[in-house]
Amino acid sequence: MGTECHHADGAHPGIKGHALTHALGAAETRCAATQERLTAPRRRVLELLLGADGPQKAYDLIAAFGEHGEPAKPPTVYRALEFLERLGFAHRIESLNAYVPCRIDGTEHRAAFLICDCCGAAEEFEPDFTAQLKAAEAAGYEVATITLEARGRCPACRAD
Amino acid sequence: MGTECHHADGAHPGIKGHALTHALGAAETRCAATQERLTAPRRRVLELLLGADGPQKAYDLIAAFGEHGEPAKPPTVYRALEFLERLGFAHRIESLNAYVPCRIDGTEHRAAFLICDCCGAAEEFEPDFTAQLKAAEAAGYEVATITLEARGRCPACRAD
DNA sequence: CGGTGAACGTTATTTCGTAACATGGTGGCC
DNA sequence: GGCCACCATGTTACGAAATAACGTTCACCG
Repeated sequence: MGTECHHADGAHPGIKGHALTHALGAAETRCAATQERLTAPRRRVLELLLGADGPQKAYDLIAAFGEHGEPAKPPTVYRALEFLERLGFAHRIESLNAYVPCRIDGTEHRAAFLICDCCGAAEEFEPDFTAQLKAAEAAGYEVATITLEARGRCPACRAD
Repeated sequence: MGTECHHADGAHPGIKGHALTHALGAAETRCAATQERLTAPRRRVLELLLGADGPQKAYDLIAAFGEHGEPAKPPTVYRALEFLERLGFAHRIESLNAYVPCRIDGTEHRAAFLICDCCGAAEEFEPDFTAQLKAAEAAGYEVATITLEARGRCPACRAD
């Protein structure tokens, strides 16, 4: 990361306390609506993602999982992440091998990220994929999911 | 991969013999033009990518590296891949942890792929990123690279 | 209750990628 | 030519990321 500037990782400070409780409650509600279960490990991983200041690696989550410092076993976290991705509560950022909580409302949307190579921030934005979907259709492909990752420098790091 | 249909991996058959020699020669020429060196391991990895029928994992290349079955050491191949990516001769597909040779002419372009979840084919296409670049600019980001990976089903697999 | 299926716990292993340092080749420069 | 600087490679070892496989627990439903 920071090869040129020295900001703390993550332009998105994690949410805490009240806001965090509220967000977890909202997730609970959305799960209940579709007969899905926000079990303890799933809830815990979502909590860690929401509270974090930037993209979290799986082993960051594994290390932070226990309330008193005991790490989780890898499958525990990977399974929770798989669930959270499936429900749209989290996204994997392939080029970082890391995860972020979904910052965009609505149960269904495509993922796109602006990633700062300098401070490590990853900002989700609502992408307009009409051009690419048209290209895919022209090629005869049936598209299920699209992910886009743009690497560059965030406003704060550009100012340096 | 093939969870639903049984095509051979890779809609793009690799190139052989004459065409392969020609492609390697062209790469050599492009390197010479920019004072870059297409050394033996770099050339060999490019040859393997061009000859393959689909995306190749790094350890596939490592295993296939030697002409007589002896594998390469990992850094040999990873360094060659890094070089090939830098010059635009190859692309990494993040969601597969795999590599493909660049199928689009021109020394500089952004990468976008249509990936078939069924047969494993990965088709490169020339993306129009104007919408996303506009969004990035609105957010104040300076974009260096963009990659897009669309997962779905290719025409052949849809026909099943 | 007892059965069914999803989720979890646990152990071990595989897959992927890189750090670190020694060696070798190439090209410039006096 | 001899020397040097630089880039690329060879090699060893290690660290990070992810999953396989299997047994157990738990909620729900008849």
